Amino acid sequence: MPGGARQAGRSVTSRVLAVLGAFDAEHPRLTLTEIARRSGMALSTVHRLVGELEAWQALTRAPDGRFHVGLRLWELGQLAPGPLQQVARPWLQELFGSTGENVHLAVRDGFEVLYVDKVHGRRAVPIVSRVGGRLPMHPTGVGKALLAFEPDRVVASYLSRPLERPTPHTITEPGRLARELRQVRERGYAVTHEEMTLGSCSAAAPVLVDGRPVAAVGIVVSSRRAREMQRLVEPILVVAGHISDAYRTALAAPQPPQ
Amino acid sequence: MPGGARQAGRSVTSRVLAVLGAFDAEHPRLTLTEIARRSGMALSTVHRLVGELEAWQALTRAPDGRFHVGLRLWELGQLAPGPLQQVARPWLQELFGSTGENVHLAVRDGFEVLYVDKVHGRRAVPIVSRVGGRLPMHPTGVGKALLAFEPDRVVASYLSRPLERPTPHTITEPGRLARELRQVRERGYAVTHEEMTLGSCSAAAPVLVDGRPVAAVGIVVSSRRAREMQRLVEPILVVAGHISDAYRTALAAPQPPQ
DNA sequence: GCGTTCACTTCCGCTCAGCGGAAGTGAACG
DNA sequence: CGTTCACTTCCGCTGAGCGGAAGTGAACGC
Repeated sequence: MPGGARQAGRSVTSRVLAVLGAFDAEHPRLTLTEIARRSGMALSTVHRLVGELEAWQALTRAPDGRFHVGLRLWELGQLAPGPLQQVARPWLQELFGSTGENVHLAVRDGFEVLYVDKVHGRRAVPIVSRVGGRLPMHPTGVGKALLAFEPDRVVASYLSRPLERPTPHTITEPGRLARELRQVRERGYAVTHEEMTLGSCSAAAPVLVDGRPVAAVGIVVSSRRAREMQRLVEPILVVAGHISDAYRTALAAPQPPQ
Repeated sequence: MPGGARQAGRSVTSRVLAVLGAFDAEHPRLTLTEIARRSGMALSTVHRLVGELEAWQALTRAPDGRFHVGLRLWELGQLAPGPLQQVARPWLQELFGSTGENVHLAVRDGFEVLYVDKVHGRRAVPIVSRVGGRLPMHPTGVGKALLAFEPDRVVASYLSRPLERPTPHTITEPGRLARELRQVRERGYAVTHEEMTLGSCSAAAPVLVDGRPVAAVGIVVSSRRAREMQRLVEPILVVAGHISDAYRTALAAPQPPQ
């Protein structure tokens, strides 16, 4: 019965997006059959959609036959973050230069941190953040720094959900985490001790604009060097303050005409 | 006549992509009506498509009612460039650190350079490249560095097309440009003198893998400081060589299992 | 307060673009 | 040579999609 068994009520747009959604950090390269399986669609449907996406360069087919996200989407994505990354980058560079440590910048998206930039050198580091990647808030320095300065209802909402436990050191009891967040707020910066990854500690400070946390700057170091963390706090705070100023200025600037 | 006047032979996928294609660096924020106009579709069609794209966070609606590219596309885009940016970034940092100049990395895409990374400080510089942006090859340092090492048929093809002339100094005569590219190839690096932007000069070197130019590293300085360019060439060449090695190593590494 | 303009937002009859099972193709393997 | 795998192509059927038209809400000027 050709033409039968149509999946009810599903738009083409949602299907196109499901194809794109099949790709993630764990699955950056996929065969047609894998895309079909991951998106839950018939192979021939996927074949049609992927053909058009490839023509537009949203997806690119490598010589081995696998598809990956194409440059066109990367270009388009560069329009997304607004001025934050641009204004923060030079300060991240300075923090990298003055501390010698790898530096990252994250924002809150829902109940996760989303890493929007990273300045790193050639030294191997125990850093699990990936630009464009997401991690939970409560075990990460930047996550704590962001969460601590959110309104109480956001914090309460976050604490009302089950908290995952990446390591045995992760703080998952709501009461204890709430106390931790209050301390972060009082101090102005956050630290973690093997809460996200065994062998890693971090320090982070929020980028505040009008008292609201719009981003956080963080540094991750190996636990073997945990005692060095205290010297990192001040430079992090200084840079976070500079980014706040620069971002506030950028937000207040007149929008480009169009 | 409801249901009439359907635009013939146009797929939904192509329409979705046309909506996304309406956004560019000059038009990063658009109203629904502007998207409709730029994509050449009826307002109600665009309304439907944009609704779904917004739900998926491919587009985000700002408080002023305008749409911009959403974080989800930015995240997806981070999967695109492969290892090049990752392996190059630390070396770009070093070049920035050792020269004090802003540094960018570009690849060839068709007959344009596409900027894939940039390391910049707080000093204002006459640099027109934007990460995710495109420029013509012949008036840019990185463009020349890339083009000079392409096979002859690519060079011939590039030279057979009309060459734009951003400044009076731009080399647009095919013969003259061909000679310039031969010199670039012999020297191993490229320079420009106010060919892309009045007031700006650049130096750039290709990142070669198996003799093929996979990227180029460049620095742009103000023409007032053009005499300093000669001191920049050696560090650029060194870094380009390091990136070549690192990228070759990354390409040769076993692919992550999936 | 009223009329006008602008930017959507909703509605719905009509139809063709899209679906997906089935058949076909090509490459690799034993 | 047969089997398996990963597509690629085909085509009858139908409901998702189209877009003009109508409706809504906000802003503005008189």
